[in-house]
Amino acid sequence: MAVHGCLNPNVFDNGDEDDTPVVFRRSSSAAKQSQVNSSVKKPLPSQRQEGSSLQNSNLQKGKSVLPEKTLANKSSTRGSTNSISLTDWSRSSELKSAYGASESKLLIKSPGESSGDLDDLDSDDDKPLCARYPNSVQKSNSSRASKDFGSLPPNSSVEEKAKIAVKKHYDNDSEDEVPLSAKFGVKSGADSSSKNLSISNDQRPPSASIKVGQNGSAKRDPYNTLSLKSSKGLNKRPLDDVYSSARPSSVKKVKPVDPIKVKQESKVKEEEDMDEEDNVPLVQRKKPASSERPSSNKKVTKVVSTTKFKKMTKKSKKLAEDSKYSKSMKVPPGSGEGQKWTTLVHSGVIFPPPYKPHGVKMLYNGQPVDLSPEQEEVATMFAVMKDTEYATKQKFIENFMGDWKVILGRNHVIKKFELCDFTPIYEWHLKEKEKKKQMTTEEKKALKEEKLKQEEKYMWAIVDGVKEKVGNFRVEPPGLFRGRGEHPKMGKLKRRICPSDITINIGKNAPIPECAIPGERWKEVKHDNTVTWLAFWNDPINPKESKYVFLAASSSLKGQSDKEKYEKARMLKNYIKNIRATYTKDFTSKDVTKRQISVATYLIDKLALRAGNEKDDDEADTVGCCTLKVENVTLMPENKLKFDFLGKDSIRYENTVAVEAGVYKAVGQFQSGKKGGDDLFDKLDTSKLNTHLKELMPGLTAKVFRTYNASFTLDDMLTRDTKDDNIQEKLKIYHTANREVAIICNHQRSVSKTHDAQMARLDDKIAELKRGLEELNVDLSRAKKGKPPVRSPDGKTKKNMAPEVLEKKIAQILTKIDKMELDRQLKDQNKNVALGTSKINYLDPRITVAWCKRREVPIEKIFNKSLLAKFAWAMDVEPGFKF
DNA sequence: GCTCTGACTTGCTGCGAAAGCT
DNA sequence: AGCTTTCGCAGCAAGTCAGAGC
Repeated sequence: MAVHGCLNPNVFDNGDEDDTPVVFRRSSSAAKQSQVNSSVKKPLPSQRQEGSSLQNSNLQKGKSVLPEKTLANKSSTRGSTNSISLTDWSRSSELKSAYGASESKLLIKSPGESSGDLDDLDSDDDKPLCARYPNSVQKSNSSRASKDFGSLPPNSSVEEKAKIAVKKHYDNDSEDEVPLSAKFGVKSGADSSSKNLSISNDQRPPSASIKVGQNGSAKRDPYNTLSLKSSKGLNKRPLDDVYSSARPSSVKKVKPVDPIKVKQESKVKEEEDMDEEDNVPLVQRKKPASSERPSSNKKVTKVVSTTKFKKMTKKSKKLAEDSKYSKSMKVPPGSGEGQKWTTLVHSGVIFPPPYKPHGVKMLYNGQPVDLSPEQEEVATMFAVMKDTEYATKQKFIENFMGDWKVILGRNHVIKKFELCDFTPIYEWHLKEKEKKKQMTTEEKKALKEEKLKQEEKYMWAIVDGVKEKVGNFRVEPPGLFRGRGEHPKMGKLKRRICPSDITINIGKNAPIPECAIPGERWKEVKHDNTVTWLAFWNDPINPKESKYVFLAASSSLKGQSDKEKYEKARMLKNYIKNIRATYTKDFTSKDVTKRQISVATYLIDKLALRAGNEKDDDEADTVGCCTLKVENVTLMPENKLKFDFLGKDSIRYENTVAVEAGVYKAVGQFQSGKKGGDDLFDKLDTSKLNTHLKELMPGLTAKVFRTYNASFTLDDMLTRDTKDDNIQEKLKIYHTANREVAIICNHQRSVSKTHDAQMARLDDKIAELKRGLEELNVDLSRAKKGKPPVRSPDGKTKKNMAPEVLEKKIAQILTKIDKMELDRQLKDQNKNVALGTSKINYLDPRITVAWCKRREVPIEKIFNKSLLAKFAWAMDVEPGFKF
């Protein structure tokens, strides 16, 4: 019997970190602490609108649907990847340019193509990376907080120039007249020189017959942006058009431009821009605004657009052109306000299979009990978690029992958890697992194919005529909620989601997805093109929250937003000096709110702390910067602060850092007269903080600092001179940088259960090698005297070897021991550091790609298939790219 | 100016497949 | 070949942030 049990929904409804300053980074020991217990989203209008209009126009021209044949063709290209390594980059560029043009004609005719805000930002490459941290990470203990604000990077004249440019930028900043956002808008719009930087990167195939592009297949050639073969037979979504105005619009082949020349041009332009910047430094400018904040916020925004327009009229004709696409910071892609797509077709979501009762009886008070399929389903949920830590937690058990009892009914024999014995079901589960494991390869393959066949249609959406991969098209199956840390709702039943729970979002003229469960229908069908979700349902655990179905990370919609995120972070580097000057000044402000804002900003900047939103009582008790409690920060001697709190995911953040005297003093003041559980920043919340940050830089929010600091650190560490002859050495450098970032961001993982055993095994191996080495040394000295080797420990006689041979062997073993000891050390160091998170979310992939190009490291040594797909937009970056 | 909530990003874990090792 | 370790990825929890509504 299959149970499709959609329980009454009501029944259960009740219910880091920072930038380069090594001084501030968590010590390894801090990093070792593991769990205690257990936007760019809306892109900067000017940016978004650019990309979007491009994208949209593409779609408008090119929307149509890929013939079956083409799709089939496409599938056949799956897996044909990874053949391009670094050495192939140039070739791939040629291929791209050869193919790009024809498709540009086909799909890209938007005037937006020639505007280049996003890419203009790229042209900042030669700007001062961060004049103020010349060697911040190199000198492992040079604090970013220390007074090297503004000190120059030790090398290039380009940087020198850039620094001057930035200095000018700040010095001339008369913001009273022209708000920052105007500057921003103008700047990005004006700086069109970078356009020339890019080589044609249009990888789309020349097939005029192709109507629907595809984007985001994890299985397709990850180099789709680079490689011809990957795109054979299908249109990749014009991703690059979305971002890069850099590409000449309709030319077949583009001659690479002299980057130096371009840089010079861009520099001149930049300086022109700066000349036009206002005179009043940010610090001064901020005064009036902050005193009347936050109500003034809206006003400011309004002023921004008008002044911005004025400014733009002063600029070149080019600018005026661009302004067409950036005139309203609010108008995003496509034609309408906030529009994300024009046409959207998809197949909805797939539901987990109905529950199949197994009939295995659990015991209650030693006696087998009959359970209905519904009751058995929930019992099984608990039984399979029997050997997890959850099953031992009181709260988990309590919540589970609470919800299970509702299903058991009042008169059921089962009353007390202590009398329940789930072992029979658990054993059944183990057997099932074993059975599955024992299946032959063919059986497994067949099963996999069957699953794929069922899911294929749900895996793709057609967004504006381009086939895109859908992310999480599977509805979450019922189960017991596994909240992290001491989550008050852990163990509660996550009931089965039915079609009537699900709201579908789809294009107006698209066929409404068929509801897979007979007799049921969707809760609602919407046609909202201002959002990117394809479907959502309310989280059964917390009904006021929603679970969304989005496109996959490799989709251009996501890629676009990703790039915008990094552009915003890059922009921060132009403002950071001033921002730091501002907050440093405010450490001693008489206005407590101002002082709290300045200290919080300092902590977010220096320690990469998260913003720290308020949380409800029915969530785990974790904090971020704004919600730090008095007890989370301890004043230590020598101006040191000791932080100890549970952050996101209940991961412990433990770090003792030297801070500036002003911060130290201010924290003491914030603490005085308060109890341990009181808010350290009682005058502050994330909203106030972000409002303030936006006054310093358009679009700036707390989380931008994390991205900035992470990417800046990587860029900085990879830019240093190194003697890396072989690929292993190069990779080691990359991983070291990656690790540094992970530590800064407090990205931890739980230590593998077998870690100690693995270490012990490595120790054994090393000891074994060392024993062998000793023996060889003995044999060598004997051989030199013409004596035969000693017997091996097991009594066997060894053959005579010449001293030269023995010396060679010894050298080999020594190398092996060195390598093993290093591996052991790294493994131990990284046992609780998660490197993946920063790579996926914080490190601008262009830094990595550019470094790979410069150092001739195959990109696939760093990015796996999904990252290659996710970062397709970054693959064309110039080797000289600087964050 | 505050709360609520919608939309989206970030982040860790666990499982299965692939790769590495003996 | 069989076992161990690593890797990739799906899954889904838990953040951030903006804007509507009061």
